[in-house]
Amino acid sequence: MPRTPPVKLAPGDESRPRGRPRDEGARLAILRAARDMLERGGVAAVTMEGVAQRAGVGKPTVYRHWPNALAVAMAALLEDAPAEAESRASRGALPALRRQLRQIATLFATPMGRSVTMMLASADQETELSKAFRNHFILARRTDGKALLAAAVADGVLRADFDVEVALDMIYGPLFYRLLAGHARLDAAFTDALLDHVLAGLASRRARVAKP
Amino acid sequence: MPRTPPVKLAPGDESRPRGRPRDEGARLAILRAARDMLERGGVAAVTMEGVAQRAGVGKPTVYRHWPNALAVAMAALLEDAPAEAESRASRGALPALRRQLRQIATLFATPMGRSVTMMLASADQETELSKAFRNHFILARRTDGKALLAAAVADGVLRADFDVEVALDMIYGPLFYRLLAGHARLDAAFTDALLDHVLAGLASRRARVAKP
Amino acid sequence: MPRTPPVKLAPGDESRPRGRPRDEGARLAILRAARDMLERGGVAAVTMEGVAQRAGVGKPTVYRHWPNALAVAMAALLEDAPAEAESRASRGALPALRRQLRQIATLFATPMGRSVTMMLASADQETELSKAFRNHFILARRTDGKALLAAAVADGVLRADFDVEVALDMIYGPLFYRLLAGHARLDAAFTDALLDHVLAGLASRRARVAKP
Amino acid sequence: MPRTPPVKLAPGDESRPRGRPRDEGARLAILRAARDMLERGGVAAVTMEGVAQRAGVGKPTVYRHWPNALAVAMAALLEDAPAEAESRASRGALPALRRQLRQIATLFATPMGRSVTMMLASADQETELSKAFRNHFILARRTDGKALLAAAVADGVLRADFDVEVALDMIYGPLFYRLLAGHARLDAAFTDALLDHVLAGLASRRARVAKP
DNA sequence: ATCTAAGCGAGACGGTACGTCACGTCTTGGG
DNA sequence: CCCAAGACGTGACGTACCGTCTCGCTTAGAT
Repeated sequence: MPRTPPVKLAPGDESRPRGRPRDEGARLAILRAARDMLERGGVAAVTMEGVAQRAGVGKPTVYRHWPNALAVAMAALLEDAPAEAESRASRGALPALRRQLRQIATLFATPMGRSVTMMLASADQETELSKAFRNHFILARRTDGKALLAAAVADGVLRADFDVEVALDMIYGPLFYRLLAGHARLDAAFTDALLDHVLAGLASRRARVAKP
Repeated sequence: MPRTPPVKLAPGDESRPRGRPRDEGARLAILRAARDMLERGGVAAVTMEGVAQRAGVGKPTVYRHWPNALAVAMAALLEDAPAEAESRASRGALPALRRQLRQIATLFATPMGRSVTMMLASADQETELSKAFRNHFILARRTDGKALLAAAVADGVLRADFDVEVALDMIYGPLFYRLLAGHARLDAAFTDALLDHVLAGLASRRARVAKP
Repeated sequence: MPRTPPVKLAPGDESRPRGRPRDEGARLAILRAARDMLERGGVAAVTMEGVAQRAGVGKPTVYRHWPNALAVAMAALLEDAPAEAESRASRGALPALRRQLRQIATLFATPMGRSVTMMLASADQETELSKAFRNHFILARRTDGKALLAAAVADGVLRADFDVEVALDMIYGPLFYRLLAGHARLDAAFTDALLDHVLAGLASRRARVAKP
Repeated sequence: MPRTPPVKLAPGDESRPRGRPRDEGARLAILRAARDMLERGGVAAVTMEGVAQRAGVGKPTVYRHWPNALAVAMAALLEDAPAEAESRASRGALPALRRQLRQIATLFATPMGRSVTMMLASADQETELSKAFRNHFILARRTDGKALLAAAVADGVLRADFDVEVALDMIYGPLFYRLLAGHARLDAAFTDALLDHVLAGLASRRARVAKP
């Protein structure tokens, strides 16, 4: 069974596959259909059968690209979200971080937030696609944040003797926590307060953390 | 169709229900079966059909008690977990908090941790049972933690001018975050480091936070 | 299990049953409900559960009176149909027979005709109630017809050397046949033609059979 | 959902159906299983679930071919019964008719007779399959009988001025009548007597009807 | 005036079958 | 060798009734 993942391989090993090549149009139609079904109904609504029919595609074609419905859903979200990095903007690293958190909160407050969470909770841990998905929706943001924290340290705004990984967990973890537990709102006011509290423990003795 | 959840209501409205009363034995058999199936196979293994058969019970009986398989699984975990509160032990509130976090990490590192997370992610938001489940597995612990933080403040170990809710989010959120993202281990070393970092921002000027 | 049929037994063995007597109102309510459900939906619509609910009666009460849904349906029809005998009217036996056939055809052309047929086909052969039902809807009419034929013979309108049972089968059988096969209409024109053909073979040499 | 019945349509509209063709083996296995279950237990024993299991076939496959259990049972009987026409044998049409009636009586006296009757009584009137069933078990025989009557008329054994349809009803109707009412045996002696009585009214003036 | 047996409504119980949905695999003809 | 279409065996879904049972409450004849 070829069952090749859609991940582009190195150009060198393109062994000139014989027969009819995959139809890129089919792949896009599938992803589009999955995206639609995600929006109504959430993850549970993304079924192989429904996707195939709505995409005007045979079921085996879907299976040729992805092994199950969850994978299709994840691929659809991956394809769809551009993941624009938060560049270190005009007034320093920490305001940029603040903006990023607000942005994540806005995204996660939508139904799509719950979908993403559910996919993360459901996904097989070690699949290539699962890793890509986690990377895209969690680690990429986290990596951005890491860079921003490092910049703040370099600027002398934060002290240097803390565990960056733990600090990042303190910053991003509460977002998922509120999403799962639903005990309080997930909005900009919260992310601002959160960031203030986190940074309070990290501030260098020379500097106070600026609030916007 | 009453389809009453087994949740005890207020004692005042006990209007002596008519007809044959529910069979407590059936209820327990169902929950036991669900618990067994949860341990192998996780949430996906808990099917109404399988539970009914394994419990030696008719399918409609299961539906009389819970509306779907997820609810049965949640009820099984709820019934099963004792939720022993972490009492404020001999040497102060913060060591107790530290112990609680380690305990949660131990629990969440098991397959059951992923099951709980998946249930939280999947659950309908406003069901009575969903709320009970979230309350049991998240808020109860959080409430304990809140009391411990308050005690630490009263002892003068922590300062008083921080947002308790946000602090609690910073403490418990990262646990779920690591569980979902899987970017790093979820063990005692982590929870210790986490607590240190959180408390670093909350310590009163008079006291240093004790590390074990 | 007493499970006494509602059939009145001989007065002599009335052993003065102890305890609360059966509620005649419940019995009537059940039959009324069954009658209603028969009219919509036919025999298949008469379910024990539905009857009990619609009659405002407990299921065991229904089972106390009749052993299954078919029995209830049959009892409902039995109770309901008065089975007025066709008396030998003014102008002789054969016109009376002709009227009876028309009347039967009218009844059987309704949905109730199919219900009766289906009950006859489904009924356990040897139940007391089944016999009563068959007797009521088939044999009673047949007995009337037998008397009318005998009268016609006595009048000299029909000859005497034929098998009455076979003749009766020839008269009534085709009604059910058309009902089952549906190959042609079941109306007065048909019953008239049918009777003419039957009587053609039975006419005495002296008399011609009168047509209306 | 095409849910096409297996009835062959006109050859012109064979638009070469796309997709995997129906598995003839599955169809036969289903019908065989249904036939087995009919023999024990009668119509009520033919359940979709049982048929599927016994045929080693998925339930949806059964539903793809037939919409309900009754239809499967009818199809099974249809497939199974050869419906050999009673040819006009050596000694004339009326002896052949007599033989046909005896044969039908023999068939109907078995449990299968009651099954057929019950199916006829239960069937939706206007389904394609219902019509085919009625045609096979009733009208085909009736058509044979019609030809035999016509032959007898041509031979001058019967007179020509009677209503053939009514005569046929008189011949076949009583069989179903006795089956439903159960008031008398359904055997060769009866069918012989019946035929004699019917033909007595139809005999031409020149000829007497021969008895075997 | 109780006692007590049976009927009453309600409704839960273990079952069986229903008819549907989606799964993941396969087998067609055609490009 | 891919494509669409769609049938296949599997298995779970949630529902409808089945016929039995256990409740607490009449009801009314027997004590």
